[in-house]
Amino acid sequence: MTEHLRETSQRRVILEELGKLTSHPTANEIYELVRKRLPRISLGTVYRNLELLSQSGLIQKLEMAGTQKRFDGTIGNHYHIRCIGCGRVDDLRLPAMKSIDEAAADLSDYEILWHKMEFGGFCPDCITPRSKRGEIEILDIKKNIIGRKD
Amino acid sequence: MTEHLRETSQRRVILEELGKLTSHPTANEIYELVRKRLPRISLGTVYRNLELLSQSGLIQKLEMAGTQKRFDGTIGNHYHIRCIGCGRVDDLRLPAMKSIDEAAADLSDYEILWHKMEFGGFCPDCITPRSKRGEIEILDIKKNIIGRKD
DNA sequence: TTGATTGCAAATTGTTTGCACGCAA
DNA sequence: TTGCGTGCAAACAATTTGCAATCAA
Repeated sequence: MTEHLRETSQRRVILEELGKLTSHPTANEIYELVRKRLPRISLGTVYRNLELLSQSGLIQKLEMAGTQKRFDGTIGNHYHIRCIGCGRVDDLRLPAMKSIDEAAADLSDYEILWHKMEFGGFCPDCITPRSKRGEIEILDIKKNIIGRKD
Repeated sequence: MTEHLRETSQRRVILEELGKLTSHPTANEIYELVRKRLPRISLGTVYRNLELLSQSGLIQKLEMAGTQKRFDGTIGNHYHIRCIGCGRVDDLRLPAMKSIDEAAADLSDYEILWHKMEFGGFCPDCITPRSKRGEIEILDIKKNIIGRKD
């Protein structure tokens, strides 16, 4: 496995930019940010580093709802909340509940190691404008309650 | 939006095959099953129907960890558990807790509509063989606790 | 009859990889 | 000096889409 990561400028700037954010950007968003400081960096390098950094525990890779992966500069157990309106993802300051794992273990034959939870709803910026647009958005909401959306 | 879905043989067979399973197949797995009965069906049709069916609430689209979407023939609130060993996904018979949404709402500015939860661990088939293989698997587990894996 | 649905193939999107060169240790 | 890391471009995998033909209502 990975021995030790070298400190390259690309790696450092990726970590720095990610550390500045409280949001959970996609690989491409990180690429755009880093590119302002290192114009010659490639998207492939960003992907490779995000993967390595999350493997070594320095950042967190989120692969919950939605098609794109997102990355989290802060590690540790916490839940996430995604805005149905604009797609942004925030941390939820609800501490992860280990007892849930035990409750789940009692109900299944699995050896349970972790759980993750994601909430969906409208962020402050999207609550008002959305609800004014009517019909179509209502359907979107229903879609999200019943099934899942994108 | 969708008025009413016509009953085509493709649609019906997709629903039937999905209804037979307790697992949560990927679009491609469904395609392979349906193809046995309708050899000329195309993968695109399967994708289009899974999307429409989940929008109309007849099935459920799962987009949690991992890169591929999976589909669930049974609707209603329940959680899922994914095997780290073989990737299979089962239902967990733990009823969805609405109170969690309220607890989360108190902690954020979001208007919260739903939450979903996924558990990770080893299924009965993977517990023993996995733990015997040692080292590499241990790293995999750590990876899953700290960050996330694939 | 007519618009929803299909099969097919091409296009998109997000991500990964091979390779030769460059640079941290 | 070594072999990890990089930029670049091509390859991939999953999913979506345009289009003309087909079929359910």
